[in-house]
Amino acid sequence: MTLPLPDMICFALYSATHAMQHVYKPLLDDLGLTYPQYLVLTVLWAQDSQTVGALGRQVQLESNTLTPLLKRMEERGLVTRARDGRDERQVRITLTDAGEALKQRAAHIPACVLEKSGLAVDDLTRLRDQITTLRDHLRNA
Amino acid sequence: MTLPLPDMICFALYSATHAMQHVYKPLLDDLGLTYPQYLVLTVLWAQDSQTVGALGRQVQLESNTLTPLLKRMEERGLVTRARDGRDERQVRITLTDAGEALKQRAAHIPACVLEKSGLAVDDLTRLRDQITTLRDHLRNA
DNA sequence: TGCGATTATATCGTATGCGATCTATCTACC
DNA sequence: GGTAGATAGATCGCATACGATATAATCGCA
Repeated sequence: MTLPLPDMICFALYSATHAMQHVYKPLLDDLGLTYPQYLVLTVLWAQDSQTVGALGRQVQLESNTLTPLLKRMEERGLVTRARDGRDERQVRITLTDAGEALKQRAAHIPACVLEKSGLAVDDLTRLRDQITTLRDHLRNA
Repeated sequence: MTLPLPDMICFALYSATHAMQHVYKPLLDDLGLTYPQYLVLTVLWAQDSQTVGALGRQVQLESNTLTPLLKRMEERGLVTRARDGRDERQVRITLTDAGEALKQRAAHIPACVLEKSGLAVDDLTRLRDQITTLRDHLRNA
């Protein structure tokens, strides 16, 4: 049993993810952000000052990916990285004013992407929930 | 307007793609393949001896990604790379016996992934088509 | 027929992802 | 209170992705 590529759900996800990032690219270039950096900022905009581990659980990345990424964000002056006083093992990531300010400049992005998706909000929401369900099944399998 | 991460369709795709690759990982490790290498082989198993460009159009990757990937596959003895006699610009990728033989050893993978997805074939097919539709909208936007 | 434009790969630089391993810190339990 | 085990990040190595650019071969058209 060897499925052709267009029939494979994994390839649908794979290629759709790339197409999505391609849509985000020009929008994020304006802000000097990469896509995973934007995901991290999204988490911090909702709740500032989180540990590397807490960020990782939300964006689903580990320290091997996050540490260099966060260092680059620190170099760009978007966040600060500081060991937690109570538990020196933890590193707390906090938005700078510049990082906080990007929230406004990124506010138009969701509407842009929605429009380019060519789908109605309801359809997109339903699709998102199905994809999330699939993801959770795969994770627990 | 700043959506929380779990509400973002882009993140659903992003994290589901990673979860999917995580499921494939142990299956592909047995064959000594990476995920994109497996995608390329899938294309070649359906139709052998294709140019880099033709492969790229199907797996949605360009020569900057494919050339090094195909060189690694050549080093492992899975494919050969040879300039086309009629058009010396083109490089034709052809399965070796070892590359062809992997088709059998990979035959069980689709069923494994289907099982771990926790969904019925019909649901998965419907979901795949919706994701593909979204991808095509994004691409043409 | 010759030469600029086009096409097919290749190369380079940067940023992910991720398995494996290392280090520093903390916690439990004796 | 001291040490084994657990925990949080960091580091390393390798393989993608991809924009920008380079190079070689082919094509189109005056």
